[in-house]
Amino acid sequence: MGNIMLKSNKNNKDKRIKFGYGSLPPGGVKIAEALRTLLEKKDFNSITTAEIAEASGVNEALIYKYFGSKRELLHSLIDDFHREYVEDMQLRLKGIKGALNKLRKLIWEHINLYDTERVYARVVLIEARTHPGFFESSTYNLVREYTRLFKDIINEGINNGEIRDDISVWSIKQVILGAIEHVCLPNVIFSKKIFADDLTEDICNMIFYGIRRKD
Amino acid sequence: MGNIMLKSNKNNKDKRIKFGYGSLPPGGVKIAEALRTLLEKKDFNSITTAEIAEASGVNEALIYKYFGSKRELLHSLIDDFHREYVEDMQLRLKGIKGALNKLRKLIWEHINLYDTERVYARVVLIEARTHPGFFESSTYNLVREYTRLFKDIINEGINNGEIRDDISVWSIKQVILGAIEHVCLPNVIFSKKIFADDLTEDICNMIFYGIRRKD
Amino acid sequence: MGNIMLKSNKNNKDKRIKFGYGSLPPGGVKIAEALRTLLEKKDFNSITTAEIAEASGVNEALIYKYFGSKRELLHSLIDDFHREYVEDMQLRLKGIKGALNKLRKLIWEHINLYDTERVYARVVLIEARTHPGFFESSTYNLVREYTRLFKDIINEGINNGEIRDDISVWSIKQVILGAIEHVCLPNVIFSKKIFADDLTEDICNMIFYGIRRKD
Amino acid sequence: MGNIMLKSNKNNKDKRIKFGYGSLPPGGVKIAEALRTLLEKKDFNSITTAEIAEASGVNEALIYKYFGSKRELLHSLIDDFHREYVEDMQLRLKGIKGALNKLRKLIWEHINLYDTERVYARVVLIEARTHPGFFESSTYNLVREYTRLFKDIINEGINNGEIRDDISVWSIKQVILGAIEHVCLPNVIFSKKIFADDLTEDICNMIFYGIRRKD
DNA sequence: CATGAATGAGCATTCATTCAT
DNA sequence: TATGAATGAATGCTCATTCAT
Repeated sequence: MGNIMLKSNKNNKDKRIKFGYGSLPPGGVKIAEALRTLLEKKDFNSITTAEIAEASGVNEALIYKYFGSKRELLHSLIDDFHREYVEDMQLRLKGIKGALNKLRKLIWEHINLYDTERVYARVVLIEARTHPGFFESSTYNLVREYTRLFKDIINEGINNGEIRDDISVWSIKQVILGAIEHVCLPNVIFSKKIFADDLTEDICNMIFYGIRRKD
Repeated sequence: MGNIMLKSNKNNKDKRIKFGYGSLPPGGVKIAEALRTLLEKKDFNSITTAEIAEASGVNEALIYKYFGSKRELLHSLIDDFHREYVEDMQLRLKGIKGALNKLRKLIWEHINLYDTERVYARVVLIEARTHPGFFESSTYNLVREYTRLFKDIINEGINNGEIRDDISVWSIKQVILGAIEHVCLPNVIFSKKIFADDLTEDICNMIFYGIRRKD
Repeated sequence: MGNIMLKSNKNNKDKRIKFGYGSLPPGGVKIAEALRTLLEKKDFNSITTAEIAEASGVNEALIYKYFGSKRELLHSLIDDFHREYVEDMQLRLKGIKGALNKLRKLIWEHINLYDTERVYARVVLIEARTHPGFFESSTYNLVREYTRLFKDIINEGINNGEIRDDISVWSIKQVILGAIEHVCLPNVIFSKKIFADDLTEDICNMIFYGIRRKD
Repeated sequence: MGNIMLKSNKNNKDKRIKFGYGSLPPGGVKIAEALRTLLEKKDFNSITTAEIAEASGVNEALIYKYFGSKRELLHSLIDDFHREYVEDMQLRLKGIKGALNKLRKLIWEHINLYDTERVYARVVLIEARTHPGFFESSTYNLVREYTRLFKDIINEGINNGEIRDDISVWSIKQVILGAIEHVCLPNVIFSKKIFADDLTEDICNMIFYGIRRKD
């Protein structure tokens, strides 16, 4: 398991806008950025539209012009980020040989994401899912798209003999994602560093042993 | 994982209410009990004073007479419970020989508490500390009192040679409490059972190995 | 048909509270009265809660304490008035002999009500029913209770031979109420005097001729 | 009651749109048409400028370029329609002999208008006049122009001895227009068919009897 | 001629809190 | 000890309207 460390992890040195706000007009971008910034300090429910408007220097009504509602703004934020992440991931998996290796890479990236993108992590892990209707949201659809990546690789592993074929793909995916969340959540909540290398090691040790085809 | 169902720790001989509400007048007790019950179903922020008043059958204004504010009522709840718990704990440690054995007992009780007192666990682990000013609250003072128990035992271990003397007491205590929270929090959040026996075993295995004096 | 006349009909000389506001606390009464007054000048939808609060000299929130919502406040107003009216009516019918005579009395009172209680008339005839959900409201239940009065008398007439028995009670009631509304509505909208005597005469002439048993 | 379906009064030789929108640029026409269409389904107050813009496929701001305000757009709609109607009417009266015959024709056309142009009828009868300032509007000026038609014919009748000269022209006009509105309004409100032939008959029977010069 | 962007003022409603009794 | 009455300050959200381009 990862070690506990107390220093905060603000190692973002690049100034690229983390969430790529599609083709929004300036006001829209400012709104999204404002929420993102506010989310670093307090949770979504206690951020008011008035605050978002003030922080972004635009009128409150503009939030509704561009995003429809406060919650849709949140989802828009996550979706944009998520979409970009999933696309990236497909590229980052290129050139990796073997399903288990790909899986390891995927796990590392996932954990690392939680480490480097705290706002995203907290929102996805806590805020979004506590809200009824999350599982009908577009955000959840993106989550499903992402899990397809997992399933594809697991299937690849089953087909080429790396992974045993007597456990359902769904179960394997669930166990992996469950494990990742389980180990990351406390650190996300307590704002502690997550050591992606160590955690990936631990999780792969445990799970790969169980799913690897023995024959 | 182990699956032994632990008996609940309600060994109070009398049928005194769970949280022992000091010397509150009847109205105050009803208010505190009402909040406690409500906390089983929803989080503190979404419980209104009107709800509390209705559930307790008293007037809303009485909450302010007795507790000053909604949040102070919450803290009062936790404090009472906490105080009782700390007192109990001192008794339960009687007759146990060896600092490490006492520590193990303390760890088990702490984990078991999180398992059996979900309301308390959720409030302490999540709600209370997300609020600015928590660290100035009386509740936090009680937390400090509780940690003194830990420190006393650790010191005892150092003095009698069970525990190495080259790690600070504070660090040891931090690691232990951090570990406990770390393993309990996800289960508290996702409302899953916490297996105190197994978790105590795991934590002690890991930590005692590191802190035991090898001489 | 009634004649058209332009002078306004503010002949309320008694200062009794027209709507009897049950046992509401002073604030509640003031709110209800304020809305009633405002309704004399503008329609319900364009009256804001802020206006009601200001007019009644109380806080906006009190509207919600006592009535739950702006619309429920409106319904409460109508209901109270309606209830009183229906009770009154039962008394006023005492001592009248013959179903047709009672019917005539009921028609006259109904028309006269629309003449003397313009706010009530406009709300009931226009505002309330344009709102979806009106037919599920408590107000509509009172309307049904009122129509039972009609039906009872019609039945009485059928039983004692005054009224033919080959038209359904429901149809007769519908025709009468339809006629009353039909003749009163324009005058309510245009704030013109309604001559209850003449209109009652006209309606009874037409309808009684058709429903009277010829045998 | 009669039930002759009256042919619609669309005798415009060209396929020019119903409301002839003066010399408006294309955008203006689209806006006016959009509002007209929307008015068929909901009342003016609950139609938003955003809806109008969307329905007309133009930008919201254009409404203000062309019409100044939402309400002026409404008035512009009515005015255009009204103007055309008054012009038409003058032609339709050609060749009719006798003031009372002309009056009858005018009454029939007016009632028929309310039957065939429901949007116009509802707006003129209900929406426009509930708004303060209606009587200062250009729309009201058109109404006055229209009533001059009435007065001219009444005067003609007085001069040629058809109509008694001891009732003021104004009163006669008022009574006639009042009667028309009186009988049409409920049907407009309840969206029921208006039988122009029958209603014209009834109104003329009643009023002509009273105003005809007995010699 | 037309638009994208932005806004001020207001909306019904909520809620922790206060105060006179 | 307890309460009924009342409220200030928001809250998420809407909409007619303006303005620079």
